[in-house]
Amino acid sequence: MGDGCAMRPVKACTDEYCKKKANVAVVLARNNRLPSWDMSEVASFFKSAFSVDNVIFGFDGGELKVLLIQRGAAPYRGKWALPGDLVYPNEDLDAAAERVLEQLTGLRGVYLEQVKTFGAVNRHPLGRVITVAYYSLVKISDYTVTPASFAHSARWHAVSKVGELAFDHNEILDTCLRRLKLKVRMAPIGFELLPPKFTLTELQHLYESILGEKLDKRNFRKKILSMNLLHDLNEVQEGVAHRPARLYRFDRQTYQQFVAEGFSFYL
Amino acid sequence: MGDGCAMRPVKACTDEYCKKKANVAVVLARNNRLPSWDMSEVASFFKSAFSVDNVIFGFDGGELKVLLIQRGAAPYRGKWALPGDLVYPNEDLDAAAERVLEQLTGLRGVYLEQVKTFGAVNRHPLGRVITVAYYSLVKISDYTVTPASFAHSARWHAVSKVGELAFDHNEILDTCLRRLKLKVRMAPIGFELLPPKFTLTELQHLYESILGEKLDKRNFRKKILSMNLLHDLNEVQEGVAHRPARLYRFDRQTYQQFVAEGFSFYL
DNA sequence: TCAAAAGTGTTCTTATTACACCCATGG
DNA sequence: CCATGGGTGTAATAAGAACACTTTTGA
Repeated sequence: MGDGCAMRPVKACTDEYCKKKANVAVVLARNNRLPSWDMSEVASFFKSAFSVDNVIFGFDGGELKVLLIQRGAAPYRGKWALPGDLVYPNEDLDAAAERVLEQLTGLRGVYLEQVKTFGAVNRHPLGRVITVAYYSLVKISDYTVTPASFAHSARWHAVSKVGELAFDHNEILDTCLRRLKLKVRMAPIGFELLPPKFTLTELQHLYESILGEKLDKRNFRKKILSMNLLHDLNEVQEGVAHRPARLYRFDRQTYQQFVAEGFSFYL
Repeated sequence: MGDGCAMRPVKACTDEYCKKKANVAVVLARNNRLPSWDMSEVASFFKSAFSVDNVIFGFDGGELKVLLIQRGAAPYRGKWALPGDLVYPNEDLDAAAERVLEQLTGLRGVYLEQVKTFGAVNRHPLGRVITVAYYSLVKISDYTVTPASFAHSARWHAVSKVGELAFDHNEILDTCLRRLKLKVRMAPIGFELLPPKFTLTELQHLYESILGEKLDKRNFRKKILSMNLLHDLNEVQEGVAHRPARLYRFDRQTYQQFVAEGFSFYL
C-alpha cells in the first residue's frame, strides 16, 4: 500500500542501457512507427507505475492531524505511511485520489487538491514509481470507522508529532503542509476542517495550528467578520464550563456570489 | 513530441477488466508476493507511461512569450505543442524536464518549477500517458539556435496569441501561466526573464505583461527600489532615441541574505 | 465566588493609492 | 525644436498591529 509495490524489483539499469531503450521510444514517438515489438522488450521501458498518495488533514482538540496507515507488508512493514494506491489503468488521476480517500474513510466529495509529483528514480525500493501527492481536508466528526480497507490500521496523528514515515512520505507531508499554509490564507478552505457550526475561537485555533503562529483575538475576529462570510446562527455552545460562545456557519453561497463580483478572500 | 507517443493504442478497457487487473496489483502490493507472471499479462497493467511537458517562458519586445514546437508526427501532426518527452526509466522527473529544455534550447541551470500533473485517462489518443507540467523562465537573449533536437520546428509565440494546441496543452499552458502570475509576486523570479542589465521600465513592463494589468510607474519604482534588491550600475542605455535609462542588476546575494534574515519578497 | 473562556474599540503605525510635470537624448 | 520615454514627490486613504478590561456561565 501507500505506494505501488506491484512491480518486481527493477534490475540495476545502466545509464547506457536505459538511455538506448529510451531513445528508441523517443524515435518511435517522433515517427509514430509502431513495430510489433516483443512485449518483454518493451516491458522494461514500461516497468514503471504511478500512484497517488493522500495527505488527509483533520482538526481536533485544537490540533492539526493527519490520517496515517500502518503498512502490513514490506517494504517498510510496520512503518506509518500516507494512504495511497496505484492508479488504475482506466482511472483519472483525481479519481484515484478520491478513491483512496473513500476506501479509507468512507467520505466522498471532500476538499481535495493536487500538490506535487514525486519522481526520484530511487524513491521506491522495488521499482520505478512516481507518485502524485494530494491533500484533502475532512471534518474529523464525519469520519467514523475504517471500513474494510487495504490498511492494516489507520490512525490520526498530530502533524507536529509525526515520526519517520515510509518512503519519502515525510517530504510529501511537509510539502503538502506548506501548500496548505499558503492556500488557507488565500481561500476559505479552513472551514472544510470544522463542523458546520463552529465558534470564532475554534476557527482562530484552526488557523493558528495550521499557520503555526498565535493570532490576535480582536484583530482576527474583526477581519473575519468584516468579510461577511459567516452567518451568525444566534445559537450558543452548550455544556461548557464557561460563558458559551456564539455559533457561526460559513456561508458558501454568499462566498460564491462575492467571488463572482471580484472579491478575493485573504487572511 | 511533447507527449509520449511510444505506446501502441490501448485496447478499450472495460471497467470490470481493468478493475480486476488493478485489484490484483493492489493485492500484490499489500502482500508483496511477486509471482512470476507472464509478461504480456502484466504488461496491460503497465501499459502506461509518464512524460514531462515544459512551458518555456521568455520575455521580448515587451511581451511574454512561450516556446512551442510543431509536431512532425501523428497524433496532432502539424499542430503546435509544448515541448516534452517521456521520462527515461533511470531519470529523475526534474532531470527529464531539464533535459527537454536543454535539448531544445541548449540552456542549463535555468529556473524550473513543477506545476501540476495531468492524468485524465483519455488525454492522449494513443494510450495512457500522464504528464507532469513544468514551466521554466529563460532569457530570450541567451537562446540562440534550436540545436539538433526532436522538434520539427520551434518558435516563440506571444502567450496572448497562442492558438489551439495539441493534446490538453492549452489547459497546461493556462495552468502554468496562472501559477507564474502567483509566483512572480511572491518571489523575485521575474529577473530570470530579463538580461543581467535592465532598466526599471523593462522590469515594469515584464510585470505588466505577466500580471495582465497596468502598474503605476512611480509606485512601482518606489516599491521595487525600497526592497534594496537592485544594484544601480551607474550605467545608462545606449543608442536610444530618448533620454537613456539607468541600468540595474538584481542582487542575488543580498536577496539570499535578506531571506536568511526573515525578509520575504512581495510585490 | 472562582475559574475559564467570550466578547468588545481605539490608537498608532505602516502600506497603498492617486496623481502631473520637467528632463535628457537622438533625429 | 520636437518626439520619446526617463525620472521624480506628496497628500489622502486604507489596512494592519498593538493592546486590557468586562461579561457570562458552570462548578
